[in-house]
Amino acid sequence: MSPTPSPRADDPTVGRRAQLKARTRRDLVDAAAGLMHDTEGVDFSVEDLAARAGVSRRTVFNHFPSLDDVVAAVGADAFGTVRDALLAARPPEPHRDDAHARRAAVLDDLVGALRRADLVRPMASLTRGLGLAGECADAAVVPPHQAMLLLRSLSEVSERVADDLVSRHAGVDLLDVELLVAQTMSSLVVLHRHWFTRTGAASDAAARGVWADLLAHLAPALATATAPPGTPATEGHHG
Amino acid sequence: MSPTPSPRADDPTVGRRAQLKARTRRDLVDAAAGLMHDTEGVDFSVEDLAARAGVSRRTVFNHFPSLDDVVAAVGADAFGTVRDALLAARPPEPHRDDAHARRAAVLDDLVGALRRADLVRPMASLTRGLGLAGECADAAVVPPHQAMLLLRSLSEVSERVADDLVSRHAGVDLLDVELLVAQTMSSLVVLHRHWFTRTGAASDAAARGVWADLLAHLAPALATATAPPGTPATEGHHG
DNA sequence: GCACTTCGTTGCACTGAGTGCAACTAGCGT
DNA sequence: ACGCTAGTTGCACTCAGTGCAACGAAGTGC
Repeated sequence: MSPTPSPRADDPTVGRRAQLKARTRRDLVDAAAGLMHDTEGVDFSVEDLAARAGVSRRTVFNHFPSLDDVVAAVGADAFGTVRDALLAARPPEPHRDDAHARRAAVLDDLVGALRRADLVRPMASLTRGLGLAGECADAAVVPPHQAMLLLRSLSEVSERVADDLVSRHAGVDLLDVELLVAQTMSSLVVLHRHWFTRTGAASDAAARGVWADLLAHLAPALATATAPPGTPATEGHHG
Repeated sequence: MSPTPSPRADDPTVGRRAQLKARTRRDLVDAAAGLMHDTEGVDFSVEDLAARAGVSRRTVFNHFPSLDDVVAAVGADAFGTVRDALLAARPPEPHRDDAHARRAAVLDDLVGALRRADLVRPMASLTRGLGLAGECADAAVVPPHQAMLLLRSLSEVSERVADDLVSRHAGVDLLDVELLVAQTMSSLVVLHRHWFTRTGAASDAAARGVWADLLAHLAPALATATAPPGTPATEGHHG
């Protein structure tokens, strides 16, 4: 299902040692993703995961402190498309003068990546993988623990995306970028809840349309929270 | 330490039954807060909590599905000052015309509550209660699980605050409010991390000054959005 | 007041997550 | 080849969390 969607495993430290360690870690994440897909939830045991990954039960806890961290890694893997979309686009003009314009440029860069990245697929996958489709499709409510799992998945990529953004936008304040990224990622959780209650976590064209509509709400809200009144920012885009 | 800081336990359904149930729940939350304060972390056992609350071990799980939910309740209790500050202020002028102004009014209301509420005290309390002061004061990094605990505490109050905001601002879009609240609450986690690394979770005047400075980063648009364009806003605070 | 139901609490047994420790083994420098 | 290091494994252990069957007091109808 997720055969290395983002080949970012080319660290300079690729000894035979770290290579094998990364391999077992990937096996674990893939096995967890497969189990989540099969059981439609996080109902599998640690031994199930270890058996499917072909490692010992103890090895699981050598890589992840808890099962939640494994599913967070699965989610982060799925949401890697956001970082891919960000890095795929070439960085905008190198430097601005005032802080407002710099923040607006970062926001533009990030929201652009969110628009270009296919978020419906990982959202649908994670929704089913967390067992939200079967459990509470009628209740239309996301239990707090699953919501936290979703948020942790996004937090995982947030750190990397924040680092990428400060690299792409020279001279921007680190705190501002971190705020922007955190705000955006938590917004995605809210958007996911609405999208889930409206579409039931489907991946068809209608669900994508709903998502695009919801995503259009994101930019104005972020602009309200960050942009000065003189800047049009990313206002007005509406599918 | 936390003798009912917000007496919102006056529901219309106060039979003798629910009253006792609410009492034991409060005992549990208070006991958890006390244990977190004593042990400087979440290192206590369920039996410790049950013993301190004067209830059975099984009763803990009758009220909270897991220990994390207990500490989330403790955090939500501590952050109740935000909702108090929000409800203390009377709502602004009833209605605006365009959506941007409505959003800005909601943000104004929310950030105003954040400024008026004493956030340094609960932040410091929670930081020590989560064991961040002793564990990683030198590492200056917040482990993901504790960060999630902090975020869950804020999420708990977020729902109520969002409901309050839609009540106070008639005609505003529910999605917009939820986005704004989620963005603000996740921002508080980022601000907390910076504040923690700079002050070490102190509660003195210097720590409050740092917090106020960081809070100014949260909504640089607030000053500019509410004030007429041309005001220099709260830009330039640094260090 | 008295039977009857309801609901929160309790005790108990049980599964399973997570940890500490001591091997074992394969990569790695000399 | 040698020692050193680091990832994996098995084992034993603690403890979080669950299901179930009482028990007792609050609520209800008579």
